[in-house]
Parts: sequence; structure tokens; C-alpha cells
Amino acid sequence: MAPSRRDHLVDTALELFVRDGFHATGIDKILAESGVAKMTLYKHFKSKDELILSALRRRDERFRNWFMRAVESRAQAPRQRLLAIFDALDEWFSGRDFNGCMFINASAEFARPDDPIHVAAAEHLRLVLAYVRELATAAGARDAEALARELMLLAEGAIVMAHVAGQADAAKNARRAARTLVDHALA
Amino acid sequence: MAPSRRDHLVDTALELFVRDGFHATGIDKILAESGVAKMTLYKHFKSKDELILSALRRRDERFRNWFMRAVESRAQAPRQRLLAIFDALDEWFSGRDFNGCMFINASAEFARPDDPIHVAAAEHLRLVLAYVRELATAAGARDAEALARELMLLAEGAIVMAHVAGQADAAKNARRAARTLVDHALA
DNA sequence: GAATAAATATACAGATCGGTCTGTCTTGTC
DNA sequence: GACAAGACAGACCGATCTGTATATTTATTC
Repeated sequence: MAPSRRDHLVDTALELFVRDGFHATGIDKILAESGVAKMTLYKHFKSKDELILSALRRRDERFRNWFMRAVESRAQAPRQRLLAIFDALDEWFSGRDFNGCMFINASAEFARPDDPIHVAAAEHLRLVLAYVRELATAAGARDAEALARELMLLAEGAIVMAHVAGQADAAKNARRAARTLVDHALA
Repeated sequence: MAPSRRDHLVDTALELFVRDGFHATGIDKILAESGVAKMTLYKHFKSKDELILSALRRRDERFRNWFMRAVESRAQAPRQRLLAIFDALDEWFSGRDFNGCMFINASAEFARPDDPIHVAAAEHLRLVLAYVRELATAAGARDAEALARELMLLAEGAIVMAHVAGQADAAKNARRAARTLVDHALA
């Protein structure tokens, strides 16, 4: 079964949104890039914002899937998995198409906290945090919630320093800090 | 001496850019809000991008000024100043008009690393990092550069978690992690 | 092969974008 | 009072924006 027009549309939009941003990517560019007609887009999506939401949902799904596999394939021991988070980030940052976190970017362009797009970005972070908390719990942290939040700070900070400041080694710095925090939390 | 038209323009633009984003803020809105004529704007700035750069420069100047005063007024001892960073962030996040970091947002909308606006954002982070490194050096850290980078990760991560995920206590989590890292680095 | 559904191309609407241009009016200075 | 500088208002430009309408082509299915 050939990929549906809708899927193709979401994939193309996803790529352009990540590369150029949301406001800077016009409907017409998405249509030209995907070879889909305008009426087809508006049959599947009520508006550009709906398309953005679909792209964010797909990104969330793919990213967390990749992330969990990347972490779990690197280590078996729970404590090592907490550190493997930052090895996965390092791989991500080193990719040619790294352009920051799509959800941080979405929150920048849709700043009102009640904007559905901003809400979707918040939900993504909530889900990633929940996964890190699972890892922290498995590792036997006294306060898994606290450790997870601390590691999330390092992870998000690394994304920012890698993207905004171009610090290619941000994930490595974060890993070093993470080891200190994990040692402290598991002592 | 009345504030110059140019200054008023930059201030108005700064406010709107922070609140609504860069692409979402049109020239006309800035003019209407500031009561300045269009030709006056284009006499002072070659383009909208030039106005954005001026707004970023002003923001960088004001933010770092506020930040250094906020840190130094909270503590005298170098080690305590490193932790005061996160008390200052907490105050910032609690403000009614907190809308994330303008430089992270700018990098999201102007993603190409060689874009002058992205470069300006990178420079801002570089300057903040330099200040944190000074504090770390004064505190007698064995590796001041490493400690400064780790604390920067926590700070930027806190900004993201506070803005994107609406975590009001992000700065407090960061402060707790920072204490662990500082203790480890000064041991 | 006809009927049906979907996707196509194209044109268009109405608004807004960044930026230019032409004037008018105010203000300060000599 | 003459004059120049600077800011004003507002029309205007071409391009682009999201979204809609129409009419044609393609593909599937009976």
C-alpha cells in the first residue's frame, strides 16, 4: 500500500518546519515540495495549525521511539541507561540535520501557554520526563522524580547549547554532570 | 532630553518580539504601537532584520546587567554566588511577563547557524558563559570552564522547562542540582 | 466500459507582509 | 520671518500569506 497523501504531507511539513521554522514555512512551499494539491491538504486538515499539530504528534512519536531504543540498546544496567541518555543526545547533535528541538522551537513561535501548539510541546516534555523517571526508578534512586527532573535540565540545556551556541560537545559536558548527579542520587 | 525615536522604536520592538515572536510581529504593528512613522524606522534601520539585531543587542545588554546585579546582590561569597544564579532565574521566571529566552527563541526562528541573528544569539550565550566562568574561577574550582559549562546547562535547561513545560519550579530543581555539582567541583 | 471517488491544476479572494514614495507639518535656529 | 531638518500621515508597490472555488484528470470498482 502506497503511503497516503496525508502521510506524505505530514512528513514533508515536518521536515520543512524543522529546517526553516513554522511561520517561515508557507503552505505553498509544503505543497510544492510534496507535490500535493492544495485542496487535498485542506481536505485532510482544517488549517495550517492542524497540520502543525499533526507534524508535532508524528515528531513526538518518532523521537521518543528512537530515543528509547537508542538508550536501551546502549546499556542494560539502569544506572548506565541514565548516562546513555546523553550518548544518544550526542548522536543526535552530530547528525547533519540537527536543528534544535522542534518542540522548543514551537514554543518559541507560539508563545501563549494555552496555544494548542504550545500545549503539545509541553506534553512532549512531560512524556520524555516520564520515561526518564522510569529509568531513575529502575536505577533505585531515592527520589526518582527529583533525579529525573535534574537530568532533564541537563538534557534540555544541552540541546540549547548545541543548537544556539553551536557547542558540539554539549552532550559530553552534560554526561559528565549527569554522572555526578546520578552518583549523588544513588549513593 | 526626550528619548530618541530610535530608542523608543527598539524598546517597542523588543517588547513585541519577546511577546509574540519575530515573524509574527509585523513592522506595521511595531509602528502602530510606538506611534512612529514608517519612514522614520527606515531612516534608522535598513531592514526589519537590522531592527531585530538592535533589539537583541539591547536585550543582551539589559539582561546581563540585570543578571550580574541580581547575582552579586544576593551573595558575597563566590560559592554562594554560583548558587545565586538560580535564585535570579527563579525571580525571572516568576515575573508576569516571562516568555522564555529571547535568544533561544531567535535561534528557533532563524535556524541557519550563519544567520546574523543566530550569531548574535550565540554571542549572548558566550558572554553569559564567560561571566559564569569568572564566578567559578573566583570560587576556586579546579576546572572552572567545566563547572561553568555544567551550570550553564542547568540554567538553559531551567529556562526551557519553565517556558515550554510551564514548570514553575524549574529554577529550584536547577539550584538543587547546581549545589551537587558545585560541591563536587570544589571538593 | 460506466460510475464513483479522489486528487489534480488553476484561478482567485482578502489580508498582510516588508519596503518605497510623496507630500505636509512641526520644530529649532539664525 | 526664512529656512532646514526631522517626523508625520498615508497611499502605494509587488510579493506572499492562508484559505476557497471550479473544473479537469486520474484511478478504482462494479
